[in-house]
Parts: sequence; structure tokens; C-alpha cells
Amino acid sequence: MHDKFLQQLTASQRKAVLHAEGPLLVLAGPGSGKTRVITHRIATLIDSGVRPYNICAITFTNKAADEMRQRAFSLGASAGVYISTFHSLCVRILRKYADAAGVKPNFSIYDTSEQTACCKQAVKDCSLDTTNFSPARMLAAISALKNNLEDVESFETAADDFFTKTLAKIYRHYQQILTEHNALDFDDLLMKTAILLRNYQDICCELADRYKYLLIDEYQDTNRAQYKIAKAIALPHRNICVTGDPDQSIYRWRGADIRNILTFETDWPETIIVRLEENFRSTPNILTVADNLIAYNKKRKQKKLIATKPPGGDIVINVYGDEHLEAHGIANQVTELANKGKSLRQIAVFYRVNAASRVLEEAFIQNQIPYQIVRGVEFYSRKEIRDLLAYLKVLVNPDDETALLRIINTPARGIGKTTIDRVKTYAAQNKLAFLEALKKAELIEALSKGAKAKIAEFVNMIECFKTDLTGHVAPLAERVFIESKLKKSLKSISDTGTNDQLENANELINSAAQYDKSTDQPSLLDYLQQISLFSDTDSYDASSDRIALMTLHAAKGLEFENVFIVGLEDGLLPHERGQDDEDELEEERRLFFVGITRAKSSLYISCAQYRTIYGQLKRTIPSPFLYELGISLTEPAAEEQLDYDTDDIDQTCQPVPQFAAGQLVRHKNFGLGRVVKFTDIGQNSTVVVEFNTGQTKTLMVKYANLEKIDI
DNA sequence: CATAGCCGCCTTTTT
DNA sequence: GGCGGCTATG
Repeated sequence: MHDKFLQQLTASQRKAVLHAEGPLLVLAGPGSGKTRVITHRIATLIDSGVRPYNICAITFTNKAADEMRQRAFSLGASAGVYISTFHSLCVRILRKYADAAGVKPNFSIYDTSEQTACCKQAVKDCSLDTTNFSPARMLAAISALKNNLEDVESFETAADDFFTKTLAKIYRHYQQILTEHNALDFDDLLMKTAILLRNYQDICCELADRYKYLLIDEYQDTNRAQYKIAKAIALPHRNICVTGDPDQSIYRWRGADIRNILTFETDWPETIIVRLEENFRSTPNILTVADNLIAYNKKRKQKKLIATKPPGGDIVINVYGDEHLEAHGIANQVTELANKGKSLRQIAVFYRVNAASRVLEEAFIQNQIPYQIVRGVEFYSRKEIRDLLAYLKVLVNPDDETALLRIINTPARGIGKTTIDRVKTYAAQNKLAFLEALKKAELIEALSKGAKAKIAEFVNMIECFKTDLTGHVAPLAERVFIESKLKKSLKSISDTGTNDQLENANELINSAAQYDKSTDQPSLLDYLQQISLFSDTDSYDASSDRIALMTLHAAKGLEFENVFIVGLEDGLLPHERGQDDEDELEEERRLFFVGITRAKSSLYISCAQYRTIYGQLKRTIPSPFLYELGISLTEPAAEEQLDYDTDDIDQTCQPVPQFAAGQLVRHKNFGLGRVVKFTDIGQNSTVVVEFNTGQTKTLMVKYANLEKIDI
């Protein structure tokens, strides 16, 4: 049926598309048409008689799933193919097999802030100090355990030192709180599904029968739990197709295990491997620098990027005075591009940390350049949105204490901390869920008459909302918004001027209306679980003519004509938290590689000589990655841009001394050392010195004042 | 019981 | 430089 499309594919692409049965590994470099191959494969399977219902394609984000759905649809693959993320698939499975999985199907999904709240409670329950055992750190550790499928019991028995034992204790309490709240965190979704499939062979078979063909994109970023889930579903039929690029693995910190893709052939010995190394996206010079850079990674399989585009396009490296000048410099270049007729939707700016977006935003506002920041979850973290959602969550899941505590006095209805504490005590004594205790407020002696009346009114309101949970979501959301007096409380704040909060709440109700339209059987439960899994990139609107600002992580899977990557400074990219070991440094390098390979025709890389960190102006060192690009770095025109008031910035241009590897040097703070590497880029030359203290430092030659020692 | 103001911690990256 | 959490005050 789509033969004419197939003819447009390259030989290897076609091979991947047409390989029907059995395990298939597609090792695809950036810009190699990988997504295209998957959608064509879906279309081909359907053409050959496979029912759409029996195909399951897993993408990395909901956004990617949406896009794939559209593309598959345009190829004639009718609706019915299940395309979604691992997390959504797990929600589906856990709801269906709730009993076997040991969960209730109406579970809440807790996001990072809710997790932190519960973890904090857990640390307190263990009578531990939250400064020594910071909830964020504990949570990261627990997350790592879950990604590795270590449940409380197995970890507890294995714990042998003080720290692990303490962590096990916190883990146990944290899980207990989640269970009491009937809530799962992101990692639970994966872990509980993996454990379910490990324990129930018959469920695996049922799922395998349902999903007869499994396709997984971005396989290099799967973690252990995801690996197990995929394997369990595909084992009965062995129709598993994975695609990925080890060089683009950037989620190691989240448990992603690159070995999953590297050892795929061992797991599935009859695997057919197809390599897609031709790149249809970027110009040859962009690919050359990407290639040069990634070649510095030692733990990788050699691979060359093969350019198919004609030469052309620019790579520019700019050095600016500080981050403000950097942002304005970019704004100017964007204006220039726009004047040349380039479309803003084809321009993107990438940065390592979210905090970097603010300065850029200011510059774009000043220069009146329309932009969008790709950070979708931000909408759902607004107070008014969280409040309204908390009401809805309580309706679906009365055990969700986090949500309940959020709304019990929002808007203020005179139920304060003291009252809440008294109810909590009563609930604990009588082993009741918090809402149950509230319902029995009449019986709680410690409560005043007024408090009892207010609680009764609140409970009554919640019960009233519960009338129709199965119908459309939007009308219910609107009703809750008004009758909870949330709307009124927002209005009273905002009558002076902006009513952003009101607009946001209305936007949420609109989104619910959209959801109602998009599905045959809308339910509040399903809606809430869906929006909990929204991710950053999901908010990216590729059709609007605005320049896109995002982190390098969010840039994965996207492409733009013109790409700006900012903050190429030591400590920022590579990030200082990722420099401790070689593996982390390699991941930082891959992150930069991902950024570079998003660019189709021009690439602007920049760094600032000064950057404000924690509100303090600090001198920076250029990123070592800059020298790995293999292009000569010309002396920047930065000096002329330094026309602002700082006596701190040294404008003298003395010739910078040269060093050779092996040269002995003395530094006034670090003492004696030996030069490991010297990078000659004029004024900004850097030198890597291994000091006798054992430390290795990258220093800017012009500030280090190194004394050469000759023997 | 609500609010304002202060202190301290912080920041990778995200489903 | 910004946010959340805690404390003192009305």
C-alpha cells in the first residue's frame, strides 16, 4: 500500500522496515530517519495483515508518541496501534491487573514535589534529621533502588552498614506512606509492573498476546525495570524491535543502562542488526565537529557519521563578557537570521541547566523576539492548578492525604494547623484514613464546636462533588472550581490587575474539555493519571513561530535549522556535578553531542568569561569540550562588547605564555605540578595541570600566573 | 489562625 | 538570586 514511500527509503532503512518477525536492533545515528523507519514499520506490519491492535510502540515522551501517532496515521496505519511511553503502558497494566500487582486501580501518581513531601515525612517518622538525611538525596537513592528493582524487603535484608540500614528504614517508611495514600511515584509505576510480570507468567502471556509486536524507540535510555518489562512482554513471541544510539544516551543518572542496547544481541541471539549511519539532517561540517567531539569518549563503539547533505552552513564560536552579553548577542543574531527570512520556529537555544533560561528570556523580551520555553510541567506546578487538581484527586482517591491536606484549608475556611493535628492524632489512634477521621469529626473530643462544624461542611462539600465521576471531566472541574470557592478566592486577589491565576485555572478546564473530546470513555481517574505523566517536552509547540528555549536533555529527538548552545564553560558543560568520574564526563560529552547534532545548517556555540552563579559574578574557564571540536578557535570580538561598567574585567591583552606537556610549574595556591595538556587559543588558552597534591585542575593561563620550573 | 518577613539551602539533567 | 519553610507578630 505504501510502496511508493518505501522506494524513497535507503537500502538499510528499507531492510529495517521490511524485517517482519523476530528481534531487530536498529543502531541509528542522529538524523538518520529512525522515527521514520519505525512508523514505516508499523505501516508495513499492518499492510501484511497484522491487526493494529496487536502493535505496541513505546516512545520516550508523550510528545514523541503524539508525533508518531500522526505520522503513522498519515501513512495509512489506522488508529488502534498502541503508541505511548513506558510509564503510560505501566499505568494501563497496573490498572488492569491491580489485584495481582498489589495496588488499587484508582491510585494517585505522585510527582517530585509530592514525593519530596512524603519522603520528608518518612525521614521524620524515622526520627532522623532532615539536614543530614535530606529528602531530595534520600529520594534520589530510593529512586535508584526502584529503577534497579530492589524492593524494600530485598534491600532491607542486604543492608549491612549504617547508611544502607538507615536508607532501608526510610525506604520502608516512604513506601508505607505511599501505600496509605494509595499513591505510586514514577519509579513505582515501572518497578511494580516489572515485579508483576516477574511473578505472573500468565499475565506476561496475556500481554504478549495483546502486544504481538513490540517496538521501542530510544532504547539506549531504558533502565533495568523497563528492560525487564520489555523482555517479559516480548519473550513469548520474540517480536521485539528496538532502536537507539549509544552515543545519545543521556539519562544514566536516572538509571538508564547503556548495556541494555549494547548486549541486545546476547539476549536475543537471532537478532538482525541494521545500522543507519547516514545522516540526512546536518551539513557535513556540523557532523565533523560532532564526530570529533564524540571520538573523545573511550567507552563507545566506533561509528562514523556519514553526511548526505551538500557542504554549507556555519559553525560559530562566540566568547562573550558575561551571560547578559551572551544573551543579547544571541538575540542580535536571531534578529539577523529573521531579517534574512529565516523562520523563528527553526531556531532553538539549548542550555545545560534550567536556570540559564531567565537571562535569555529577558534578552528576547527586550528585543521583542517571540520565544517559548519548553518546560511543560511548570504549568502543572502552579499553585492554583495544583489546588484545583488536588480537589479532583481527592474525589478519585480519598486516601490521597497529600491532596487532602492541600485543599482542606484552601481557600481559607478556618481549619488550621491545630485542628488538623488533632484530627491526625485521632486518625492514628483509630487507624483511620485522614478523610475517614474527618467524617467522624463529631466524635473527636479534642475539637471545638466551631472546628467540628467547619469540618462537617468541608466533608459535605467533597461528598457532593462525588456524584458523577464517570462522566465528562471538564464540567466537573468547573463545578469544583466554583463551589469550592477556589474561583472566588482567586478573583479577590486579582481584581487589582492581572488575573493570570484565573486564566490558568480556566486553561486547565479547557485542557480537560480537550481530553473529554479526545476519548470515548472519559473518566476523571484516567485524566488525572494521564496529566501526571506529562513531561517537559510535551509543551513544545513546533507549529508556532517562536524561537524555542530548552535544556539539552529536552532537545533530544528534535531538530532545527539554527541551533545556539550556550554556556560552554568548565563546570557548566561539563557540569561540575558530572566531572567526578570518567563515565559522567562521557555522558556530559554525549549531551553536548546531542545538542550539536540537532542543528541542520548552522550552529552557534558560546561561552561567557564571567557568569553569575548564586548571585555572584565568577570568572569562568572555557569548556574543555570546545577544544575537542577540532576547529580553530579564533580570538573573539568579545573585547569590543565589553563596554559595560566593571573594573573587575581585565581588558589588558598581554601575550599569553605557552606550555608543553610535561613542563613543571608552580602555582601560588596549589604548589608544584606538571602540565598534562596545553590548549592554545590565544588569550583564553588553558592548561591542565596535575598538582603534587593529587588534584588535576584546568586553569586559564592568563590568570593562573604559573611559574615555569626548569631543571 | 493568617500573614509578613527572615533564614538557609540551593541547582544538574526528567518520567 | 530565588524559593520554601519556619517564626514572630497581629
